[in-house]
Amino acid sequence: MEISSHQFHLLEQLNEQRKQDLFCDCNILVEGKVFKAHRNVLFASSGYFKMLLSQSSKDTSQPTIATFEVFSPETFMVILDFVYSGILSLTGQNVIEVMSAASYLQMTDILNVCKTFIKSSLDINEKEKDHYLSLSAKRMNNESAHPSLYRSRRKAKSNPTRSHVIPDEKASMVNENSWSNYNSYLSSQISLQRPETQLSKRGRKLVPTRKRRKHLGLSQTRDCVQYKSDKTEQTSGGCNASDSSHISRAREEIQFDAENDVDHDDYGYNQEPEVIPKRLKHDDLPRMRFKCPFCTHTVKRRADLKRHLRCHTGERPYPCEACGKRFTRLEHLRSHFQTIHQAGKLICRKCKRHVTDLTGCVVQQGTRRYRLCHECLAEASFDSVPDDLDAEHSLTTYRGNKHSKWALEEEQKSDEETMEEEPYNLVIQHVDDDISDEADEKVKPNLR
DNA sequence: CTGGGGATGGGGCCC
DNA sequence: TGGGCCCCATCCCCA
Repeated sequence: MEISSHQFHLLEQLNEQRKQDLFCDCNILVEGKVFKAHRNVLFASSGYFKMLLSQSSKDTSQPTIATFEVFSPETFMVILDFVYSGILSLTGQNVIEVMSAASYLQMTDILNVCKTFIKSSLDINEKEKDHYLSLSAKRMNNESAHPSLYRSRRKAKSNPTRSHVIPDEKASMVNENSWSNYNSYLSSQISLQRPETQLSKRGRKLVPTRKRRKHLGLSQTRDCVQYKSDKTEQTSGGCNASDSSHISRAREEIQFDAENDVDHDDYGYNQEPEVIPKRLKHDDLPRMRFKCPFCTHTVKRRADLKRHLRCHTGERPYPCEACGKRFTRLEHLRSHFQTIHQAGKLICRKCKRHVTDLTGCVVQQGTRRYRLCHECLAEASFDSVPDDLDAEHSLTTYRGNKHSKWALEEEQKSDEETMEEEPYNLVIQHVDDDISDEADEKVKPNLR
């Protein structure tokens, strides 16, 4: 006969003991703040502590001390509270750091919850759906569904603090499965094979390219952080050495460990010397601090990590006023706008020769603009249409905060893309710096 | 089919 | 910390 309340009471008792510092045999020092806990609880909850404690001194008379500098005490408090209660207090502010810490501590349950939290927070499904809708808008008629997608996303942005209770069956969920779920959530059209694989409109792989060129010679196909979690399970549970793919993966994981070890050394995760797991030394590796919770990429600055995370979340906060295309960065939007919609390049699109205001003019094709020299222009049989500067008008219609006007932009985009879908009206617009500058000024506020 | 160029996206890093 | 610039890889289009 099973008494279901026993587990709860047991955990509750352990939590009480922790709070009253009863039988605590492990001190965790996080940025100077000491947390007391029980070795056996930590051992059972974290792959990191499992490894740490299994290799620590067998002398149980002295408390084990573990020191961390990679996450804040507040973050560890959230994690420790979860360990002792099963309740994870996630907020939009702490989820990234909690996820990163959970990744470091190899706590797959928390990782899964964080992924779900981020997923729901960003409403990625809706966003990706919208992404594809916008991309396919040139082929399909625009539907009224577009604007609401952005409204829902903005709504989701202000997520209140939520507590996640992890059910047992989910706690035992294999990490990879959760990732595949997450990936399927990310895309309904493109199957993702690896966690770090991301989406773009072309479905191309967006694995950080630099990593392959410079990043410690890591393999392009190396699996991500979740394999770090799995690794513990594999090593503890024993992996099939006869599987060559596992061997190569293990080799990659060793490399991964070495990479992480740099962090430890450089940033003083001064674990007790006797309890530091033996790892490879890579003293010549660059110093990295902020680790992406989605992949193995590490960056030096938090801002860079924030920027990097967009490639995982699919967030594209910078929409083009002219065509509705969205970008992850303002500079990309600006570059796109200048080249596509402002004929920023002083090059004849046809003959590729340099074009000045005197030797050529701007041709407008839908929302796209480019320059043609007079010779190429004469060859082309364009109907000269009075310059109504529709593009400029459309560009200046919606201003203000880029986030607050997403819904409007969607509606606007529908019209614009419908216009683009029509046979292009070629508008020959003579280059006029004043007009161009004026148009620029009208648009720039949105680009700032 | 292929190579070149344009467009796009991501990383490093300076300001 | 964000903005911005530079560099480079990748993908797509087109000749």
